[in-house]
Amino acid sequence: MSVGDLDATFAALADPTRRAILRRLREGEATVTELAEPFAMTQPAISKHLKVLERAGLISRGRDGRRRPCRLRADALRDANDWLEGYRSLWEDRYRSLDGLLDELKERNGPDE
Amino acid sequence: MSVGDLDATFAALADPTRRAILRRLREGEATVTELAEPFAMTQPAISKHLKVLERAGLISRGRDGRRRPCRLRADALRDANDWLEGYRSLWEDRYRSLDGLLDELKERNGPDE
DNA sequence: CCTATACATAACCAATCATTAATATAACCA
DNA sequence: TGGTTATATTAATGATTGGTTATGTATAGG
Repeated sequence: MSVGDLDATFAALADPTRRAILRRLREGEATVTELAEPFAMTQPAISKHLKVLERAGLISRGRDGRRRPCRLRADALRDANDWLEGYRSLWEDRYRSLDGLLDELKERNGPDE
Repeated sequence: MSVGDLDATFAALADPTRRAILRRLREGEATVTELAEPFAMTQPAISKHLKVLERAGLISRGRDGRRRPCRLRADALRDANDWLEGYRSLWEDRYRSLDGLLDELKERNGPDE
């Protein structure tokens, strides 16, 4: 995982349309027009969002005649999750004390970027 | 957690300078000049990044004389993590099969945004 | 007081981004 | 062949971003 990948991944996730697309793709593959249907937005706009998601590694696209079915990819999401793991101690009750936090930091030195 | 909050949080995380600032703040509070020191960047640039992080709820700022010490806030990071949790089955081995994935989706309907 | 320090704000610039409308490409169907 | 459907590409436009310099505002300390 490179730094640039995290940049692209978080940037891609920072848009409600794109998150809605990902949520739809959790239910399985979908074509561009299927993905565009729920939105008050033109098809080219959706195609651009899909390109952003693809470049961020969040989706991949197949080929089925004239359709380009999209499906979710795990890797980028896991990378984002791994980055956040380095901060988990902040919000978990069992690490709320300063001692717990310091121990955590000493024990596994967290992601370095 | 509102949708707009997630927008701001992911957008704030999509910058390597800001992620480096958060990483530094894991070790404890720091002032603006302390945070600016490692970067080849002017102090106003760092102040802007800090404002982005503050508006995203990722840091908060105190007052100590003329210093404005920054510290990490847990909430926004936890919200981002919670959102990602809805996709965990994608990258976890024990859910790699289609059956496992479908069962997961049926069982707990994941975050709705 | 005076001056230096810590930080914020304003004005500005270049680059990137989101969106649309218009057009192109390519596959399916009659 | 021709017409329609699915999707991509291009060009134009307006907003946002990340950085700069210059300046302002408290506060600390001699």
